[in-house]
Amino acid sequence: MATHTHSEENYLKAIWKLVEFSNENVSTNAIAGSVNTKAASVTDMLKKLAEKKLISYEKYKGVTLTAKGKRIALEVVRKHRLWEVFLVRQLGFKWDEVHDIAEQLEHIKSNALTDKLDKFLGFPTVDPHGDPIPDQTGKIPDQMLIPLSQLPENKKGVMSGVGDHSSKFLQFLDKQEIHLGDTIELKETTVYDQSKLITINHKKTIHVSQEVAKNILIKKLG
Amino acid sequence: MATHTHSEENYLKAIWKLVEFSNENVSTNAIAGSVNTKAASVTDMLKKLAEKKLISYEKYKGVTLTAKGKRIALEVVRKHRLWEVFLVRQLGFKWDEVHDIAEQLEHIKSNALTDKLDKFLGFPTVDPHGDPIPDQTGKIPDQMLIPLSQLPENKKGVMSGVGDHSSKFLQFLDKQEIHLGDTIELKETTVYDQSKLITINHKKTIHVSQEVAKNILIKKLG
DNA sequence: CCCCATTTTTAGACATACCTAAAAATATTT
DNA sequence: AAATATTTTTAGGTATGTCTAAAAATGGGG
Repeated sequence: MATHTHSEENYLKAIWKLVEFSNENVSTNAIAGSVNTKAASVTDMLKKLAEKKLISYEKYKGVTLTAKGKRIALEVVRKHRLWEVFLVRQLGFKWDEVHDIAEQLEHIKSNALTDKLDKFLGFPTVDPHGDPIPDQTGKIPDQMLIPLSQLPENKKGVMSGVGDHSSKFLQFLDKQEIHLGDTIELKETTVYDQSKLITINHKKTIHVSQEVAKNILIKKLG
Repeated sequence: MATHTHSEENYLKAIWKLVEFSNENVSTNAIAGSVNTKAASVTDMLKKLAEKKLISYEKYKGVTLTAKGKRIALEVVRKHRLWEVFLVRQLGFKWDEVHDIAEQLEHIKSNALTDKLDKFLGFPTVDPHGDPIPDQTGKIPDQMLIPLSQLPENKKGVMSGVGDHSSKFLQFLDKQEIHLGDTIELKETTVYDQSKLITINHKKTIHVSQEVAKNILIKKLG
């Protein structure tokens, strides 16, 4: 059973997220941004990961994950998100408090632990931010979410995820009382600045900027 | 807030256990045995820990913990034992399966996490092996346990801990159906080999070797 | 009290994962 | 297409934590 360092796992996870988002080869600089290091350090690590056949890498041409690399990345993502569910649901953390702790917990090595935790939590499919949780085999439920900014006028949807995971943004949503599961209807888009007038749970009507609307992800309703 | 590496924490915990057990300065070799390295590596680490004022160390004279070092060691022990409770009580692991996982979890850094976990578990005072759990301030409940081998004949006590934490021994106890909380009465000691005849919960009577009796820790009753 | 076995420390290396500075490759502008 | 800007890689170095082999200190037995 091959084992990987925390650092390797962090790189694989970062690459996975970047590939997921862009669907193309990932640049050294982009990775450096994600894992908070310098490009030179990334190059070092890419060589090592390529050596281990976890990424396919050609100098100056960016990287993608191999099947093996993707499997590892998804295991880490699975653990991260399961622990987030635990921290919020069982321990009472708020959704903006759990990221850093889950960043540590995601590296705990024990398949038995991951699977028992999954069972204990009742096999959740999404984490506290609405992000889907890969199953044991690495399969991720497809969510079909669109940003609130793309919801047509007078259409309803369910608030189901966020595009920005920063505590700042999450705390902002708390303050506005916009929560996962809320029904949101887009009443109108202001032509001038693209800001949106929305109704939450058919009760409160508020105004959100386009920037905010882009980062609220919606599951469309019939 | 000073932060410490996993390795430093492991050394401090090992030193704490050795001091606890022997009540005297701890030798380089003893530490090497505990943390599974070579004496030379230990010497390197001792220099670093002394530098950081976590141990008091004089060449060739062994070490003890400073107050600061002890505080850190006890935090690690606290986390280790709380996580063991979680793994056994909430996730359904057996008491012989949790050590390696807890060795990893004990290094997760977040006071909020430790305290919320403690609360979630109902502020347990002992872990699944009967070892006492230090509180937030590092205070450890004194247990006053004696090995079964020292229990007087025809005296009763409650099985409350183990001297040997190896899975082998724990599994052996499972097979003999000797569990934490059981009432044990020492019926007689065989003169020939010091083996013991004991009654468990006033029901089953079995024979255990002296070696085993030494590693079963008892809380004396009246 | 001296010799010798044991323990501990030092010296010199190695792997991981970072860094800075400079060189090389690629991309963009004019 | 040449010049310039940006990105990426290489080269060389640092810190952590490990190792082996050799030197130094300790401590018991005769």
